[in-house]
Amino acid sequence: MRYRREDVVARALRVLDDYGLADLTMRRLGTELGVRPSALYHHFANKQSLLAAVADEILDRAPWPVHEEWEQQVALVCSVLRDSLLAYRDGAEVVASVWSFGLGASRPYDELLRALGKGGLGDLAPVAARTLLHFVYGHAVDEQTHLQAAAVGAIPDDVREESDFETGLGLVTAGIFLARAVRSAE
Amino acid sequence: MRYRREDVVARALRVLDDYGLADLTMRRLGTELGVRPSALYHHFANKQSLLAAVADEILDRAPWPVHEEWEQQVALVCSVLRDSLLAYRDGAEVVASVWSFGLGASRPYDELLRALGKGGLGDLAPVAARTLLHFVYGHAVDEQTHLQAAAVGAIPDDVREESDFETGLGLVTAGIFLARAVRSAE
DNA sequence: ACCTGAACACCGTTCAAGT
DNA sequence: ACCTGAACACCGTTCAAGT
Repeated sequence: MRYRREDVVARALRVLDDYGLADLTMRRLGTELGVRPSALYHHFANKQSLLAAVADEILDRAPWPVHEEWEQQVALVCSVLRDSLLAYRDGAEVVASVWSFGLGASRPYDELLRALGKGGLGDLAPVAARTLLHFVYGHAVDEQTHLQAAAVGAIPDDVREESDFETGLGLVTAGIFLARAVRSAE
Repeated sequence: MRYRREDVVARALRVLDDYGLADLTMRRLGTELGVRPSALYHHFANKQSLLAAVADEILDRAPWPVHEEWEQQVALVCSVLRDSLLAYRDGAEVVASVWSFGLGASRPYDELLRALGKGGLGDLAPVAARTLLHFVYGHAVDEQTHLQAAAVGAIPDDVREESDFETGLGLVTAGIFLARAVRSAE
């Protein structure tokens, strides 16, 4: 009945996926592990750190792409990220907030930065990367929220036809690719 | 000592701005009004409804622009929205989550939809509007979070040079304007 | 190193009852 | 219509003490 940090993270991710973020409490997780809530503070300084580890675990399991044309690499990273977020209940919200608070979840940013750097975006790369992340996180949180609301029946199961993710992503990447073309023409 | 719904909303907005979202609790708000927490449930069904009203109040106070070229109108709506979110502590998070949960805060979406419709975006308008909102909300939440963290001293007061909001917005709008041009050329 | 026991200072929400 | 009083079922976190 003794756990290591990684055991706790794995269990937390299961609780998240099974019951949602609202039910991922220190007390609930303790119960799930057969341990007092205070025991968790031996492994994590606080709940935020736990959530940061959960976010990183989600991202570590993602099949990050390689060896592509940089434009495709950018789009692929975004798609892989989205799929990873949607693979766990409330995954988008957890990862987005950990990243926003600067507590971790930096892998997607790094991936985008590399791809954009390869494309010669120069000092525009950081803004472009963050803009892409804002879109992906925002879209994924929205989609996951509505899926959840529809599942509970709180909302008329709207058939937002087959996800407009690719369309929206296309708009953002078009702007970025255009900026690069303009920049290299100067 | 008797309040109407709007009095409660106004006070809630003040508590939010003065102490932040984490301290905007039903109990705290009750104390602030000199009233038991249970009294608030006469005015609002639950805390989410209260927050929805607060979000709408923030947006109602915004100076929504009119009479511009549609491209400028789109950019202006985004800038006005951003300023409104940053005008109150944790304003971005409150408005973004209310909108995401479908409980209100729909004014910005309506404004963008109208401007984009004027521009002839056709059935691309809804995706474009949501994409813009994802950017604005994501960027504002980020900025507000980092401002807060820097104020508390939790983070090295990073001088993210004069906000890259306009640059990022430029990337997204460029993609949208390009899509419209391509579409009208077909 | 990892956990228990017990406490502290909170939450949102409900509901009968008051004026 | 608006509020009180009292309760229910929870939170995150700390800390001395155990093994």
